[in-house]
Amino acid sequence: MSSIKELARRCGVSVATVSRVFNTPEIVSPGTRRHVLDMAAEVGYLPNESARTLATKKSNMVGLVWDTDHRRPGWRHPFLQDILVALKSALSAQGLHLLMLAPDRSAGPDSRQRFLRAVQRHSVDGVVIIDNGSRDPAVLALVDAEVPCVALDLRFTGPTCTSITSDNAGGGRLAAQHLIDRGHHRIATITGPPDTWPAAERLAGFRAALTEAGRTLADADIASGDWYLDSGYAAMKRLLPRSPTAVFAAGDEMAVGAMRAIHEAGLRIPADIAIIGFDDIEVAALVPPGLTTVAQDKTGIGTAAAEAIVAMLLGSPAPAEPTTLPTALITRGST
Amino acid sequence: MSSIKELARRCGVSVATVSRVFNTPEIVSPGTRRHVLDMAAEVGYLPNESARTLATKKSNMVGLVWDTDHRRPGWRHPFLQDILVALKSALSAQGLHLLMLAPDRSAGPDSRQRFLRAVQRHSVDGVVIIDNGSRDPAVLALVDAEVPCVALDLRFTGPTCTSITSDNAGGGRLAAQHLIDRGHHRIATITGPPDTWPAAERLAGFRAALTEAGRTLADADIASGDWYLDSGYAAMKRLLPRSPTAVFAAGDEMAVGAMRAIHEAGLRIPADIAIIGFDDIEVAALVPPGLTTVAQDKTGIGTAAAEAIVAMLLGSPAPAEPTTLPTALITRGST
DNA sequence: CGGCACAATGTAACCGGTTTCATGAAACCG
DNA sequence: CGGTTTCATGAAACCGGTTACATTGTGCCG
Repeated sequence: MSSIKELARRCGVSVATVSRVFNTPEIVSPGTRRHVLDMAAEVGYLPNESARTLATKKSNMVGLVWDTDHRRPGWRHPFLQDILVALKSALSAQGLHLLMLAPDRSAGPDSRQRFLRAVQRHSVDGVVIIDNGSRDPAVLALVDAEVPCVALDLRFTGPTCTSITSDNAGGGRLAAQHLIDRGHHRIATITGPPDTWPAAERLAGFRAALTEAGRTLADADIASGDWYLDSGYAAMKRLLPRSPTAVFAAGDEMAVGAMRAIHEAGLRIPADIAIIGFDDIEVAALVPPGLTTVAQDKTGIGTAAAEAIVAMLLGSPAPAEPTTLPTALITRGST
Repeated sequence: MSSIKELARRCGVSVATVSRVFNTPEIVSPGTRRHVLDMAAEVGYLPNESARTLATKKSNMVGLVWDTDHRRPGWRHPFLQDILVALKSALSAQGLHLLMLAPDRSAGPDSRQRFLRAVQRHSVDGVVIIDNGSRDPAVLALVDAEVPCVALDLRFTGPTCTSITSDNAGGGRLAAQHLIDRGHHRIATITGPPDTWPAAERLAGFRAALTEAGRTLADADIASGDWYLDSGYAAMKRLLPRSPTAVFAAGDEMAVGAMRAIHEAGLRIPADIAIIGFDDIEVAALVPPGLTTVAQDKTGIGTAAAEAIVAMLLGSPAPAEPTTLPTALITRGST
């Protein structure tokens, strides 16, 4: 692998000129430019990114902060893959690489610095944060250090930090309106962890739409889960004694768990109980009779995250308000 | 952020000594070592990885080659996320970062060099390849260039290249044996793309077990799909006229599609047709009556890939034979 | 006590780029 | 035609580490 010096020598020019050919081609004469480019292709010259990063402090890498340590409540969710693929594709299109950061252990495995240190050591240009609402101090350290951040489904604010989210409140309204339209009166809901932003928003939207329609949502008609299937099953068991005719589960996984509880109780969907979920993960379409749900635009989220980080890297200020993507009602057999 | 020079100055030692404190601590006297470490903690010194990479040509980064470009048949599969999480966790535990490589576009978007160039520019130590059996020439370029490679479900050989796979043939046998045990005689199968290694192995194992049991698998009882749901549906439609009593679908997604076709034909599962899948993705447990399937150890695959690449980075030769992980029969309602 | 091995440290070259500043030649101006 | 811009390029410092080699000060040996 030839270096810039080697290439410069073969072209009979200085390294500065070669460097210019690749970085500011407009200021080098067409003749030399051609010559250098041809020779570069011939010898297979590739600029060394480490050297470039060292000199410029820009790495063309976006960090992904996603703590998959099994001791921590790292977020695993079936739709993350869709987001990740979209994110990676959109970044690739800009020539940016996505670095899945290993937490830095030099200050201890639980250090508040574990992400920040990794980011700084690698001169990562910005980060995308996938977290489950746990407000990990190590994530906050990034915000405090003013690393350009884009958080998914997490409300962070700071001069260099913005977030991307679905219109959770609007989705909650969509769900409520749909159940109202279907003529339901005894309506219950299974929410996510109450202290997480998406869960709170979905519930707020849902409740607001019910209120506007002149109904109220009793506390006893609210059960909460942890997004995952088993918690939906358990929550539904708690709700069954209230004999609702319709349930809004704030996540599809929980909805599927709830459906199981409903079946086990000998009730039919949607005849005895209608159910609507949120997310539109793959199983929603597959589990009979098909789960009506509020779809999130997963690809849109990934793409928006990429756009947001790219904009910040180009110098735009971080939008103070979250970028909100529309949700859509997908009607299937469960309502 | 302080540099090594700064730290050396404050400690009253040379940069070489500081460097040794972090790289070969055993050859520096305990006194200075302590002093340097204390001072490093005090000023928040972090070694710059780009500089280190530049000097050593080791980056502590493993590349992930996974072409998600929508124009290409990049592999998307529900279980990839599990593999990815396991891979990332296992690498993180070794202090290695996972770099999702953006294809290098400097030689054109379809260049055979697009991954290799990215790998070389970033001095990536090794790569993990996720591909769908398409034998992309750009992937082969990595093998040819003798980059340390670990391929998932892809049979590559080379002095620096090994692969990780489930025991697909064994899994195929498991499926056949299970159907035989259940007393089925009219058995059909839906395979993956015939030119892919996992599909071929699963079919081979399946057929072998049938043969050993004194049965044959007629060509007309074999339909192939592309792993995804719709193709399973279509394949099953083709098989229905053969009125099989049991079907082995070489992937769960296709199995779910097949189940749909079976239902639409007014047949019951498992009473009229039993079906067994492969993979054990999340939906398998959720789609009624529960899909019996041959489970792959997704976490094991990710972990094994990490171990394999780590071993190669430490100097071990690439195992010529693939690392094969056991599969397991998961019995549910569909058989 | 001279010579030697060894442990601890320093000096300086090097990794491969970017960028500031200087330089020389050509173009432009009155 | 002399002086000033402008353009293309080169020289050299710099980014922040690693490491081969040189240097120094011990302790040990015969």
